[in-house]
Amino acid sequence: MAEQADMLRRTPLSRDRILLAAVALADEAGIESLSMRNLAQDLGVVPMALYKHVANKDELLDGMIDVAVGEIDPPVPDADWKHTVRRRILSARQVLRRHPWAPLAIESRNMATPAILTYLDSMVGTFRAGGFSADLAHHVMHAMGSRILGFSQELFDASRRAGRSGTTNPDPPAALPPEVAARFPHLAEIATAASHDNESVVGQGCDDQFEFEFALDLLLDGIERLHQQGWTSSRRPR
Amino acid sequence: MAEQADMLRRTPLSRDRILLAAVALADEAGIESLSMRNLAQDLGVVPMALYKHVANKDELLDGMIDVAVGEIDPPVPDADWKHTVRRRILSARQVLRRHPWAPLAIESRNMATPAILTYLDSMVGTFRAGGFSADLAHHVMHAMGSRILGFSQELFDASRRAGRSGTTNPDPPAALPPEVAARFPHLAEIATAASHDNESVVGQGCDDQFEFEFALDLLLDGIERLHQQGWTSSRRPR
DNA sequence: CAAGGTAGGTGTACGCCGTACACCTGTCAA
DNA sequence: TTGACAGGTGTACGGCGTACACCTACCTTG
Repeated sequence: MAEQADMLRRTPLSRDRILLAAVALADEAGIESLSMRNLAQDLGVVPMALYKHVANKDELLDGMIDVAVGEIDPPVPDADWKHTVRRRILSARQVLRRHPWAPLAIESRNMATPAILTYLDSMVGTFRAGGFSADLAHHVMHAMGSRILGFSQELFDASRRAGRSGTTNPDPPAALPPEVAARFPHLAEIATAASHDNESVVGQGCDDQFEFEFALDLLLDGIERLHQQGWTSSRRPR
Repeated sequence: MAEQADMLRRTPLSRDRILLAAVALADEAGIESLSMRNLAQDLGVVPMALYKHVANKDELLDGMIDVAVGEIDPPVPDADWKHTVRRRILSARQVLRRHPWAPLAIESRNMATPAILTYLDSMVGTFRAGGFSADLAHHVMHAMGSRILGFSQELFDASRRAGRSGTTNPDPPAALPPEVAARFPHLAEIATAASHDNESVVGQGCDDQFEFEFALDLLLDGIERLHQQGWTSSRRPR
């Protein structure tokens, strides 16, 4: 017993151990039970010890999000973009069901965490490899956004949001910072695709209203088609 | 000045006055500044005074959601269901942009508030009046769900969630309680439409996985169509 | 091998939160 | 006139995130 306690104490705290314990606690007891105090207790440590490894609770949440998003299967190489995207998104869904706190956590944060950017970037890459124009890929990502994962919707607002003023930003180009653009080339590409493609719209990287209506009309047109052809769910395989 | 203070004090606190002040505070200062203490101060009153009109903070949030959702325009009578739904949803979007705290608040709560149920019910009514089968309307509501408003996704899970056990509920029919069904007939109708329509699926009111894939494939098919016909956003009106 | 810097766990304390509970006060019915 | 009651007040409690000073065990370097 003393031996076990000793072993536990000897195992040093680390950012990863904290993140994993936090995910486990949120999975099992719900996100509302995830306090620095409860988490520290689970780790057999005093609350302030955590702060040697994570800056604060928000950073802890960001780390947890990255743990969860990192569990999404990598894309399987496939000639067909549609299969690839479909499998990937279904994998993401399974992950988010394993971690019920994750969708809300993702939506409530800035969502510029590395794992999310990686995920989105490789998704854009799949579309591009499938022959999509950067312009279409841009709108498609917006359309997929909140329906499928609950994020990506406001991704390109991040640069705009950085400028604190509530009014329109005086320096509008809103391109990604270069080091970010280098790490995530597909994202960088589509971030500007929609704006410079006709110069009458001088301002922001993308037009929220247009993106929203694009997705809405896409859904509505599909729904209308189903309606017209008398769709019914009885045509299921089994 | 004493006169004004007197007038302010004389105006009695009421649930509506509290709700409106809470919405205003959340709109202007952000939802994270909405504490019972701050809200009470805005109303020139001591924090505990609020509890004579709202049971607790969660109930306050529910009331705020109803205030916001109540601002969505009523449906305009129109022979075309598509126009009706489109206008309604764009109105909802405007409302949610006026109250940026609302989407997250809605998603983080049980979302069985009266205004939300009314909104959803009348939306279903529009589809049904347009000739949709209850079955199709059911799936369509799921597909619209999170993309358009961020809610309705888990609506029909409410009854399932009421049974606390994490495993499958022993009494599966999961129909709406009769008094709810009476108030929201269209919702009641589609809640059971998908389940009893072939009896091989004995259990729950609807199949989450199927709903998700339905929406996903709807999107993907539409996207594929755009892709094949070389869609570009340059075809915009102005 | 001695010295001392440093990484990392500890203890205390502060200000904020939601809210339970006892209390007071003005109004109105009987 | 009385007394019930609706509604605002004051105090207090436990929980939260976390600043800050401390302590301690190890590792580097002469």
